[in-house]
Amino acid sequence: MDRRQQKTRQAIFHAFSKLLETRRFENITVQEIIDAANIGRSTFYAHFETKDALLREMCTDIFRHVFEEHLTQEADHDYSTGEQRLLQRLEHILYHLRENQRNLTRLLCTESGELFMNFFKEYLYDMFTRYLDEFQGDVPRDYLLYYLVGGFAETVRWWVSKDMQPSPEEIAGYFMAVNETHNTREALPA
Amino acid sequence: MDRRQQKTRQAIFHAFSKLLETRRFENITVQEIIDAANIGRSTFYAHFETKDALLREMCTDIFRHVFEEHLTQEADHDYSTGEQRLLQRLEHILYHLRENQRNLTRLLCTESGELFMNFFKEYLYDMFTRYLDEFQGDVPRDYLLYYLVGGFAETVRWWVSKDMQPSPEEIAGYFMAVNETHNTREALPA
DNA sequence: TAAATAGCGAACAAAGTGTCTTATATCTAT
DNA sequence: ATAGATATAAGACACTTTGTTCGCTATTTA
Repeated sequence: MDRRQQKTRQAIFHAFSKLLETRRFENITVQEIIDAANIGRSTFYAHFETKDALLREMCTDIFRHVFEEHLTQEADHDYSTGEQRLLQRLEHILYHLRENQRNLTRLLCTESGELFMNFFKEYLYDMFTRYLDEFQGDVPRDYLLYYLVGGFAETVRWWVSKDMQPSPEEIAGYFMAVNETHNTREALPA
Repeated sequence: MDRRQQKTRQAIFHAFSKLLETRRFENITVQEIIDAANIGRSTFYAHFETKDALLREMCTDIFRHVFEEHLTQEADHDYSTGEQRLLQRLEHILYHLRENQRNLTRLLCTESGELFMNFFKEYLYDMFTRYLDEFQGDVPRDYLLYYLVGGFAETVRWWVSKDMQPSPEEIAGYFMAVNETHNTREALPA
């Protein structure tokens, strides 16, 4: 990839990220991003079709790291119970999230956060699906998935509201604690 | 209140509601609302300062009914356990939500839904706060609140995705089931 | 070093915003 | 029923934003 493209792309991401600190997504104009990134108008449109596309790519970038790198981690160890495996996985996700603390705080806590959360939830849904594939319980399986996704997403929001001060282990522990029931009983395969 | 105002207001709400069926909030223009409601431009601005204010008032309208009427209900009965009281309360909320099924489906399931959900969560947070005032557990109290709010909000989203076919009792039951642990143990005061 | 390509900057039409004014229609209270 | 109050219509307005296009320049890659 051309170095010029890389630089421009980074400049746009950076400018966008900084703007999100103070303003909500909907009220940020393409013009402002262009000015902040110090690029030409046509250059922006050469990179991104719309402002929405920019957000989408930014989210994808972040989440690819957060959720993907973990696949290797998983192969390394072999935990006895599903509960332990999930715990490890959640911790890793939280670690990666914290690496993106600056962006995350902006994306989650501004009013633009909802768009971001939707992306996040999609990834979470996939993940939990894989961890609950042998589930047989007294509530519908897809209901439990929705519920867990919502609970964990809100867990992260809470964490961010605490400036991510508690450790990922602590947070993951909290989440497992409030889910004791179906974790230990029947939700998670061994 | 002047009949003309009422009619105009309703026309705007109706038009807005219909537009939300197909498009996401951010992409709907004031002009479109004006055209759909068949009113004059200045008339819209006489009623609402911005598009955001319109959404806010619409949400407030809906939630006032959903959460408020319940206060009387509560006084009527006197349930022995906190768990039962919460169950009843959740059921009532779900009933009222279903009364607004048309609007809700649009607001929750379109991409505009996140804005709406934030309003919903604020109300939920207040409600759960009242039900957990004597809580003493192994996770921070406000964390549990966040978690429950997220879980219940997602529960409703799931319900809507099922066309609100399951009964409110069923839904409330599911929610209580996945929360068995802290409901029966220590979260809820008797 | 040459050919390809990314960026600049200006201009553009189109669409949307929010405000204001004047005239008309409709309400409410007497 | 009428008079005064007020909501609405309709149009104009300056302004902002958008997305596209063009010719020119600077940079990169092979």
